Amino acid sequence: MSLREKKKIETKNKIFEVSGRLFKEKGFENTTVDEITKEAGIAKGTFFNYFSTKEALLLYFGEKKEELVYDLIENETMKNIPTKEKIKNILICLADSCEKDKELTKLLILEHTKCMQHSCLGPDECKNSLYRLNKLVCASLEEGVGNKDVKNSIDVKMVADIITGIHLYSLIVWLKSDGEISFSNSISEKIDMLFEGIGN
Amino acid sequence: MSLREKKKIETKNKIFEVSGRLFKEKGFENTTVDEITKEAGIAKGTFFNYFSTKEALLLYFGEKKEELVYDLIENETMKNIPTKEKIKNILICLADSCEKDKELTKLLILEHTKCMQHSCLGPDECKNSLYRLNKLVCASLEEGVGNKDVKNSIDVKMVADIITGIHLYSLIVWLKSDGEISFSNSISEKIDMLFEGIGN
DNA sequence: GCCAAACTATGACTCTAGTCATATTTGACC
DNA sequence: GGTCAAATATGACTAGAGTCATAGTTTGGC
Repeated sequence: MSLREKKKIETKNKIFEVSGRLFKEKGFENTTVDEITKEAGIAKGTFFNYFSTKEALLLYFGEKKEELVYDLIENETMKNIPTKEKIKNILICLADSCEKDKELTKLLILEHTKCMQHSCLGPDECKNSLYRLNKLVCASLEEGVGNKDVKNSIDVKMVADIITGIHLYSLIVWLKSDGEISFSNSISEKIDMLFEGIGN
Repeated sequence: MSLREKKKIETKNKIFEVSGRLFKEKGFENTTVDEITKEAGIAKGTFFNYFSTKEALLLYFGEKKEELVYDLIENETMKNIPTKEKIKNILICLADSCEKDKELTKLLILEHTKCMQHSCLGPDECKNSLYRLNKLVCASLEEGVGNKDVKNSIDVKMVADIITGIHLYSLIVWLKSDGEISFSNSISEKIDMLFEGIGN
């Protein structure tokens, strides 16, 4: 690795480390780019060589976090268990990860909502957590249709959208709550309802 | 009405009217508060006497729009029709309203997501569209349980959350799409699935 | 080791939302 | 119609994100 590359990684890590500390101490909104750069010993302009906006830094935190969760989730999808359980497990993995850092989750869900809309990225480059979840659920459902776990009359993509919606809104409700609700529990029951239907 | 009150209403309307025009011309982001106030013939500070932030003005546009939809929706809830149809109609009303101004909808959904999280407002003051929808759906479901349209084993609030989630995510998907998808159609099918269940 | 090109860092500058002390207007009371 | 307090308007000012022309560094070829 060249000196240049080494320095680049070092600087990016420095920004990451310093900002992580500052965000924890004073929150994202209350931390200025000026502070981050001063603490990191770099010029303000340099920050923007690494992250195009302050929000991009936030998304980078999100990516780092998601790397971990999606390893776990990937594992779940391998298992040979009923489709309903599999989907529940996927959602519970995600929920657990969200529960570990409520503040970050709160900030990220906004960015993801923004990003979802601007169709800035095509399906494949989009690292967006919602989009990724949607695709995984879709795959599990398709498998479920094959297994006869799931009615074969359904439109798989549509059901994946329903489930993603359940996740998203449950997340929002949980974020709004003052912590007494368990995110993962509420999700699980909702999936049962969807599988069994609510009509008489 | 006193002169003071009259002027206040006049100024607020002027801001509303001018900003509406400018937002349409150049978009929300590209319109500055300075421009609005100059066009409206007021000082910059005055703007903030009427709207605490630029986003608050956006929410005001949302309120005005929602006044209209919720009148229609209120109407739907009065009707004596099967619960599933009633809920579909509510969602379709909302979807139609969103389809009328995609750009505004896009901006508002972000603000609503923000607002939902900050638990800035308690249940009752919250004018938030998602929250309002949730309450209406909840009421319809309760009625449905009474009618035996809906299983009485279900947790009504939980199902209302599922339906709100379906609405929210369908909205996001539609916003991301380039207009070829119909928002209201996709919603309707999803409600069928929820009532009938997807499991075998 | 020297040079040019490519890459990276820098910080003064711009742009805009939002603040606030001060000035102006209004309304109520005498 | 004069006076005072409350309400409202004003715009210079602040703060913070993001830009960009310039300066400095690294690299690979000679």
